[in-house]
Amino acid sequence: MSREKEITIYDIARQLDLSAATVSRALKDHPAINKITKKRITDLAEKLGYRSNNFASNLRKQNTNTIGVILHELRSQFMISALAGIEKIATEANYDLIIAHSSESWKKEAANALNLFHKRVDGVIASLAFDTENLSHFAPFERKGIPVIYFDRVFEEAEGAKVIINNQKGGYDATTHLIEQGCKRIAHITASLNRNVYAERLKGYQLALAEKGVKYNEKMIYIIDLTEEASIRAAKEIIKMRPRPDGIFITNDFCAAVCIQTLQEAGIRVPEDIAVVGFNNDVICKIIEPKLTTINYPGLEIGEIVARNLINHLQGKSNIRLTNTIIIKSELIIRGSSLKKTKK
Amino acid sequence: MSREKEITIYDIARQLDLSAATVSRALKDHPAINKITKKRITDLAEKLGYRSNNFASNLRKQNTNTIGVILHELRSQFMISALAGIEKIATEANYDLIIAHSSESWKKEAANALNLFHKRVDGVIASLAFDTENLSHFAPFERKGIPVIYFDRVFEEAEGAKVIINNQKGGYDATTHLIEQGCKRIAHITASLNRNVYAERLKGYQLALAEKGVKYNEKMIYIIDLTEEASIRAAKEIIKMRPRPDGIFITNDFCAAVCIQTLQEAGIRVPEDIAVVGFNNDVICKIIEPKLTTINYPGLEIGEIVARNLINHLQGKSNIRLTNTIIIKSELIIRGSSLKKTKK
DNA sequence: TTGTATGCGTTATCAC
DNA sequence: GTGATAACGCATACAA
Repeated sequence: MSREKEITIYDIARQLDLSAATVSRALKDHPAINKITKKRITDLAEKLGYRSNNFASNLRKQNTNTIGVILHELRSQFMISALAGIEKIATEANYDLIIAHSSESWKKEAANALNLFHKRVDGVIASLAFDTENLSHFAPFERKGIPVIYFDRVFEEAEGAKVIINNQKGGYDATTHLIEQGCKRIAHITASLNRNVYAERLKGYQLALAEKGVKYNEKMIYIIDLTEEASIRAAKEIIKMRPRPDGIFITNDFCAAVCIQTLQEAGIRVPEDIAVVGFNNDVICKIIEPKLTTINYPGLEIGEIVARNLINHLQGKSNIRLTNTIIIKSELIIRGSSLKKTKK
Repeated sequence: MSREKEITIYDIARQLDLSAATVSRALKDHPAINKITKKRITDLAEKLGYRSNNFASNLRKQNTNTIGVILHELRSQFMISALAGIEKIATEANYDLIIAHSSESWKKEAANALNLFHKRVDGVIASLAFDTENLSHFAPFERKGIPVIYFDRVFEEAEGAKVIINNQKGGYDATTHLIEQGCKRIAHITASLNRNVYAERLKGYQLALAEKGVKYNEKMIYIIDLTEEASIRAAKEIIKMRPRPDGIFITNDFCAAVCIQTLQEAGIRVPEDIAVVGFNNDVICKIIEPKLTTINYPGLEIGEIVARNLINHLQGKSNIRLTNTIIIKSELIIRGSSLKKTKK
């Protein structure tokens, strides 16, 4: 299929006996253009199937109207929702998105960052990979004054804007709830403590135990990679433990669902023998039986807020360098998997 | 933050007392360049933090190396997997992606198509919205010879390349399996028959019934929008039906999971009283109890194949106008929700 | 309200 | 193996 020639503003200008400048202005809704002229131009543009050339325009304007998004994965409900939120706001503000995901690998994350840098994105939104240990691969953006805003998995102590929930409070609420349900020996299944989200939730767990006078036991902490296999293994270890835990706070709903199944297959009743609380409020919370008590992690809202902040900054309406950290509300959602007391 | 000046090939050329042409060639691994010259150039480029300007390059080269992806939604496992497959292949081939989703609305789909057209994507990958009734909004691509390749939700009878599974066979296999399990009255919960995937699955269902001498009853067909609420409503209607169905083939796993719960809450045993087969092989199949029998719909593979075909076409390695339809293998996966016979 | 002139950064063509 | 030059399509400063 041979490429037909593209229509340019020059073609329109020539046919209408105008200058390209006038055509350009008319197409951009420039105020100082005669209404009639403008109509002639837009009509002809339509008729000829004109489409503006973004590359020429961007080259000239020296900006890209593009935001780069770096995610550690795409498979969780939370991430999809967050992405949907980002996309919604970006689209409304007429920004394009370049989405890159690191598959939980720092190396890929760095490559993606470099790629986005070369693509000259106007700003970056990022959630860090499992094994990312520093932010040096984002330094080029800093140097050029390109804003980077982190969410979900962030370095809380580092410079830079971030949007997060209070993960410590989440862990605290989940654990307190289990204690209030009468649990005395509460295990915690989590993931790499290099990631703020997991480390903070653990802190919340510890804090709740301390506050309620429940002894903390390091043997009750299981650090796994959150895959199905690892979840089954962790559940089996908990089953073997003596005395056996009577409650588990699990940092991820999918993992929690798998654990509940594994417990049930071993003849252990949930919540009667072991109460379970998850994290995220994924759809599977309502599919698993008993339904899963969890901490709501509102992806859509977070995505929208991240994107809105970045875009406001880009448009000079605010400055994210002033608002270092934004904390989004997230609350405990109680369902059957943890209800020992009010069990019918 | 004031924009510092960007380094261009001219800056490098000047400092090295070379021409911009040479610098451009060196940076592009052009063969006819002195190795030493090249090293000097790449070193200095690195040192100065040079980044090539895609817009200038694309403007000059007259192509965008970008593929537009139009999806009807982003929430299903299948779509995410398909997107991951597309992204993998595109990234490997150095194509960017612009992802647009229509939220199941034809209007948004048309707007997205127009937007991608103006962005001058080199090619398009699309899965149609719920209420899309024709492909006229893709006509501009046709006219310009920009390839469009459809997958999942397509118009099977229309012109154009498509990648699909044999949905009719899926419906047939699911239904035959239920009949073989001893079901005599099999209901079918599905969605808008304007969509090929649902219409074809229904055909397969009808075919299986006919072949096995089971009477087809239109009252057993529930056409819903696949939301949680609609699924619950459909399940409740089935519960009230007399004689009550003893098997249900449901066109979507999430919907099937909700139905199973609704049945169980009404005291109906699955699979003993009613056997259930879903469609997609979503993760929830293994979370719901009993585990859900389903038809595997391999998103990752489909995404990869769609993207590979499009890119091969773009690179002139093949021509999708010759291979009209590609059918991907998909098979029945038997789990507990349908096993009446071998029930322990 | 419109036109003129120029430059954005690259790459392709041709010349040497 | 390298250089000079033009062209890609648009937006804007300045002039009229």
